[in-house]
Amino acid sequence: MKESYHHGDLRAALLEAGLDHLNRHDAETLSLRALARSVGVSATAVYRHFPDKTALVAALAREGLARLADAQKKAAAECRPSESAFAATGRAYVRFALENPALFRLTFASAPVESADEPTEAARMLRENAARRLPDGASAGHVEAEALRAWALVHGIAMLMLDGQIAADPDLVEALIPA
Amino acid sequence: MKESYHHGDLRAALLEAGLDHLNRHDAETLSLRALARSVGVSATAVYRHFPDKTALVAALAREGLARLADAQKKAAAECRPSESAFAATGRAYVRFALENPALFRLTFASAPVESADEPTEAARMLRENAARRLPDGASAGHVEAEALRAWALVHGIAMLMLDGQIAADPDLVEALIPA
DNA sequence: CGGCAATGATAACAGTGTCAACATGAAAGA
DNA sequence: TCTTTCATGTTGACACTGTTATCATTGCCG
Repeated sequence: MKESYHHGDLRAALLEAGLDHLNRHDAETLSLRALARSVGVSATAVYRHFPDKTALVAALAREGLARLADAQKKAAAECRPSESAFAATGRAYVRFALENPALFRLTFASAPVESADEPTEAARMLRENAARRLPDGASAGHVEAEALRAWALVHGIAMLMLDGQIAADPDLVEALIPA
Repeated sequence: MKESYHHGDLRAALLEAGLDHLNRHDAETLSLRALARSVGVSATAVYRHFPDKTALVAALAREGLARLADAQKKAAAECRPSESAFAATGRAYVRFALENPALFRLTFASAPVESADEPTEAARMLRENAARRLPDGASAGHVEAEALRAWALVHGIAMLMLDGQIAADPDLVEALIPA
């Protein structure tokens, strides 16, 4: 298994190293050179796969978003019919943030989640659940507002906990996200 | 008005320059050297007033927090008795974030707001308003949870708008923060 | 007036993102 | 099979950053 001049799949290796870094350190200490070093490649090789640092960060953000969506979908699927799927996905959102603080931050500090034309799977689920909480025949505007409020609530809880403003306590998460 | 060797009040000048920078650019581009340059002083003079960059940033965060509290207090004072003071302070919170995006972010990304022993003025107001929304004799825990939910809601709205996840539209703010 | 502490300046170091120029090698065309 | 091409890596350099050690100036206090 000789070290060959060409890496094979440097792009994927860099992203993996980036995610690995975010598991243990925060996003500000993420350095292209360090990433390249950890993968065993020169600093500038990165530029064959990403135009600049923000592009690499954006790719990490996409991965973070995908993982968050996965966590939510899984939570909704595993939730017993006796409890609200809405609350379950909301709690999963906060739990993901607490378990992946750096990645979560980077995901949202980076780029808009929803490309305006094509709504995300997660966004669709969100609206459905919001509609279910309102009286039948609620206007689309009301549904949208309810959905955004729910999103903002869990996002705010996550952020305030990550920033140390309120205790990052799973029990508190339960208490704050109503069934 | 000769340029003297000693500056007079370099610390204040640096903070002012920092706030000025945050008015037009984001926090990642905030550089000690650039700040020093803009004030007309050598790069290392900063270290006579702040042990390191994070200390300067923390000072900026304190200022940001104070301004946010001011904006909220003013909003509560100017709010007509016909409308909820709670909603008014919440909307002021989001408005402040939209008007001072970089400062707002830095304020919360930096250090915990509330030193656990001594509750902030803003925190006290928050709890009062939360209690007013609950039936009389609600438990302290319920009041606390209601207060945190309200904070998280406005904080989430602010963050999602700053991150471009939802439209940074003042009308939407009105719609999302219930009276 | 003399000295001291506060406050400044210079020089240097390690580290960063990024560009230009050059090197390698895998795959495609002859 | 030989050759050429082009994606991929490398080296070297530049401007910038935070930070430290060392030296310079000066306002204030006795």
